[in-house]
Amino acid sequence: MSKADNTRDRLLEAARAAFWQRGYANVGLRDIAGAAGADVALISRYFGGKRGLFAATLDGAFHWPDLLAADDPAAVVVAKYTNPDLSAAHVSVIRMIAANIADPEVGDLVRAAQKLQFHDPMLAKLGGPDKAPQLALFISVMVGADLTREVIGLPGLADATVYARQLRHLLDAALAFPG
Amino acid sequence: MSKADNTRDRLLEAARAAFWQRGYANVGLRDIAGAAGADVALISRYFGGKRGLFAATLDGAFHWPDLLAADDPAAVVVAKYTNPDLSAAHVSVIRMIAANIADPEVGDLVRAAQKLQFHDPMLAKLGGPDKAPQLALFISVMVGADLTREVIGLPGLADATVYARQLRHLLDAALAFPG
DNA sequence: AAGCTTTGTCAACAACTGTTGAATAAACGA
DNA sequence: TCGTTTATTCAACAGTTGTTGACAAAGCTT
Repeated sequence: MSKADNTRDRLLEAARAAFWQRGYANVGLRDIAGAAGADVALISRYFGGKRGLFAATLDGAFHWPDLLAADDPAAVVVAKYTNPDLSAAHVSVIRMIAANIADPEVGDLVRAAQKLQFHDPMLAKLGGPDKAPQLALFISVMVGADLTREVIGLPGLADATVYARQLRHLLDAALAFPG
Repeated sequence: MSKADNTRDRLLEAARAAFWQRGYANVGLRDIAGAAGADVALISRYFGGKRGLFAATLDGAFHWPDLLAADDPAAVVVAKYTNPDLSAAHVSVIRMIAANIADPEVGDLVRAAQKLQFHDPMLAKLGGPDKAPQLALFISVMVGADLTREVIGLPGLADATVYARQLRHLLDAALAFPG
């Protein structure tokens, strides 16, 4: 790894933390550069600009091989969303979606990455286009539950052990949609 | 209504359209003033500033008397979310949540308004704090389904008649959570 | 060490941000 | 019509935004 890759990675990591937490429009390039201990001008050099930097934070953001390989997808989702380590460590992908999906500047990037990295592979796993309604419900539960719990903070989802059962309940219902 | 109230209302309506669609951070006061055909300075005078203007757009945003009075809440939600007129007319509340809930400047305003105007009255209607897990799931389905359909745009939720059944299916499951 | 590429620093840019106060115009009551 | 309150316009403010290009430092090859 060259020296440039080193500060490039620091910039990328700082950008991910900031963009995913506060949203694209609420983050200035000087915030990111300061957090990474680098100069602002390097962002334009390495990533071509703010938009390019954001796009780089989306590489592999929706990649979830364990889920694609699982016999019981709902169990994998429940296990990840109720893992206390991960939720504190880095901002959840769901929060990133919430913070950026409505942004006119980068919303389409998020949609495209989600479709390419997550939706389409999952659809293939579930058995093709016929399962699109079930998959859409499955995703809508993932988004709705995590967003309501982590970002909105509804008290009815606060208890972790109950939340695991709640999530399981709704994910099962999603996959069981008759069509 | 005095003349001041007239332009005040035009500013408020323009602000709602812009803030709810593109998010607080992506809207400049000159955008709003221009759309309302008024001067920028009037915003600070009438609403005390940008934040005050946004807060004003939240008055009654989550007010939903039909739902609070209904025997079958799920049916009311389905009817509203599949009404083709409304969805085109004004931006949905769900999109407003998505566009602003992660904003450090106004996210707390959105959370507070939701709790006061929607969550707490609904909890009382459902029978008190014991029903918090079911209500939280109900809300998470409303948020997840509408967000996934309207903002993310998943193809599996595109068909309106199927979507009505999908929504009904998940809302029923939410209220049927054993606890 | 000389030459060359890579990496980083610095200052400045034009555009835009929300907000303010003074000046102007309109509306209204006496 | 005068005087007063209300409504609106205008210009300017200090700060921040993303981006650029010139320059310097460091690393590496020959």
